Amino acid sequence: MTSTLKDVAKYVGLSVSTVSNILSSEDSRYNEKTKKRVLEAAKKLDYQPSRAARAMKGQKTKVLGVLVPDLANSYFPDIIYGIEHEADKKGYQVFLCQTYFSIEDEARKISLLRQHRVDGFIIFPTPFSRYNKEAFEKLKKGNMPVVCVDSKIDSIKFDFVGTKDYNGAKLAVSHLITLGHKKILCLSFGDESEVKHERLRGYKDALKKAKIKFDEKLVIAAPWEADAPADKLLSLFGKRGAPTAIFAMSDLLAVYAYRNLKKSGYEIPKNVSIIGFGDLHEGKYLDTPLTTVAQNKEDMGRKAVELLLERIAKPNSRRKEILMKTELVERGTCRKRK
Amino acid sequence: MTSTLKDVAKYVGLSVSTVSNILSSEDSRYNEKTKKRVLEAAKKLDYQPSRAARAMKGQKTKVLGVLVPDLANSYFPDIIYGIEHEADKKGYQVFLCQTYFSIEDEARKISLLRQHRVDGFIIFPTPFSRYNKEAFEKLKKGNMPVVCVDSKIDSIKFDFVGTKDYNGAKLAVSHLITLGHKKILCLSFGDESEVKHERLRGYKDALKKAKIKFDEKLVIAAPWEADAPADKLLSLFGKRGAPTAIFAMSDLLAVYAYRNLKKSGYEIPKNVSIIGFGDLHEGKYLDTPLTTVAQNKEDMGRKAVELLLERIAKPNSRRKEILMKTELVERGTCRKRK
DNA sequence: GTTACAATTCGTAACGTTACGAACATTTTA
DNA sequence: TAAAATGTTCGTAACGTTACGAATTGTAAC
Repeated sequence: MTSTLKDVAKYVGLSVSTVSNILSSEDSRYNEKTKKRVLEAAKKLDYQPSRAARAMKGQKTKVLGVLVPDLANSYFPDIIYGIEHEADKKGYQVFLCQTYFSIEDEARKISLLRQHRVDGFIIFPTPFSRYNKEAFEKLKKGNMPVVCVDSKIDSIKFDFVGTKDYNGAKLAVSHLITLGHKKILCLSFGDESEVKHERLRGYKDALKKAKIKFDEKLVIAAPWEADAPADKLLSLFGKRGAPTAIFAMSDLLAVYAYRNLKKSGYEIPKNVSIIGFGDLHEGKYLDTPLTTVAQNKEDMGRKAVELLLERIAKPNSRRKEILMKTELVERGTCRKRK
Repeated sequence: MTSTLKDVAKYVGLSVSTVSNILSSEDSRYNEKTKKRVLEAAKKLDYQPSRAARAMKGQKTKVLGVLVPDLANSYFPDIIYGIEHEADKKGYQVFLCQTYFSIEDEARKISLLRQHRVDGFIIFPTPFSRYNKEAFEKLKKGNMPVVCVDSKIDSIKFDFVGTKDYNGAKLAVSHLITLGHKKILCLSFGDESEVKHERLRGYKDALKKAKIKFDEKLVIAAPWEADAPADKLLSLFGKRGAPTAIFAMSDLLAVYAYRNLKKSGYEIPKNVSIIGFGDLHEGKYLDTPLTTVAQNKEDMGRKAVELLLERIAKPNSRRKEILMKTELVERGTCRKRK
């Protein structure tokens, strides 16, 4: 198939080690003419170094394993863009795997990536990752460099890149309050993640700051699926004292509200204002584009790689955590309350 | 780091080859008790076979390289889903790379994947791939198994999985005609791909079948970017004899028309009917969900893998080509002409 | 107690690469 | 011209695996 060092060496009549040195190590004390001859031969024979052989020799593969739940959610490709480019800049490649929110897949992919001897992991845990503790503990025990993004894995201390969820939520809700809204529905995640708690805390504190009393009934946990029935949500509207605005913990949830409300005849933002969290394509391309709280996803990816490479360089340095800033992106779904 | 066969062998007091055979080759004439002991030791020491070493030994890596322009376009994740699952079923892994529509990236990623000695390639060529001929010719010359998806690379004969573009376009336009439309705008791709020509042919033939005269002025080539100015498009509407329907060659183009038309005060589908091609999320989640022509993307991915594995098994069998069926998906953007 | 035979286990070589120090060739210096 | 210095190239070993046939052990038959 592909030619090897041996082939090239034979072709130019030099030893394998000479060819290797010229081609790979820049070490060179070699004769210019020889160098040129070797380079040309390599090109002519279409020589491609074997990563496998290199990996076996040295320790490092220069490959980073990235574990993502699901590429169909546009959130991930955006971050991956940052990951890839930063990795690339530093001479690393990315081996991308999807877990599809399944524990088995997650464990299997981790194992696979380990078999490929990746130099480190960037992992986006799912709500189910906690049930995969064994796999993660093995990584920890093997001293494998790992950076978690978005959420942590209980009790296992990996480096972390997350979002200033508290600040972001506060920002969003304060925006709604500034616009005159007092009854603000909080569309919350269904699980019990740290992300959820932080965003809820931000919601509450924004209310408190404006001296609006927190009403438990105004926090409802939505199902994950985008097309689940919305009875519960809709039942809150259309009566006296109904919410005039919605703070959704994610853009997907916001879109869910937007669609169902519109379908029931409400106008956005005339009747109800909506603000999301995340700045996904799904919200950007609504007929009335979604106002939302954005984090810089490309940057997030870059930061994750930076952290990982630091960890690879110094496996025993102290744990680091980066929280990304959030920013209000005003589009069309919020309006002053009349 | 990770333990090797040698570690396990030492641990159980057996030879490396024995351990290897027990762990990997199912060959086994080994004593049950020994087997058990080895399995347990492997587990205990968290042994993970080195893919690199395996790859060096045998020839096959059981890894498939997949080259995709851009994961941010939801079309690709859907196909990749099929690719991954089919590959998985057959014991292969997928090494996914993005080219970001850049020739350099494409060439670089191909080279990288070759260095990893992938057993074969699934490639989604871009309009620019034609300028990368050298890279593809090398693959061809090296007899590397390759399947192209969506479009071909001029003159280089790889296996191919595509779409029945002619039929799909005809289906779409006939649908519009059935609804009473006679002036049907064709929003075409800007490049000169086979896909474009086939869809155009379908458009024309649907008109011909209904005895509607083809009007060259009703075919306009849109720019690729979703937010380019739409003057040209809009100038066609709002006057006597304006089109009453649009056939867009892709959902992205359809969304482009939808948004701009709406922004200018047209109602969809009341004033203008729109049909797209591709069935992307981007259209599904419009306020008025897009009527479109769909192909089964998961299946497409699976077929690509099937073809590739056949090619790997029989490198010199005759070239194959699969065209996926299309299907009309009626949603909200088409209506009977009044 | 040999011999045959089966049941187990082992040793070796090879895959492609690179780091290391040794070897050879050429030029400079004394 | 011999010794030293420099310039250029080479050989070896090792990384972790597996296929192959050889070696060892145990068991049954005579």
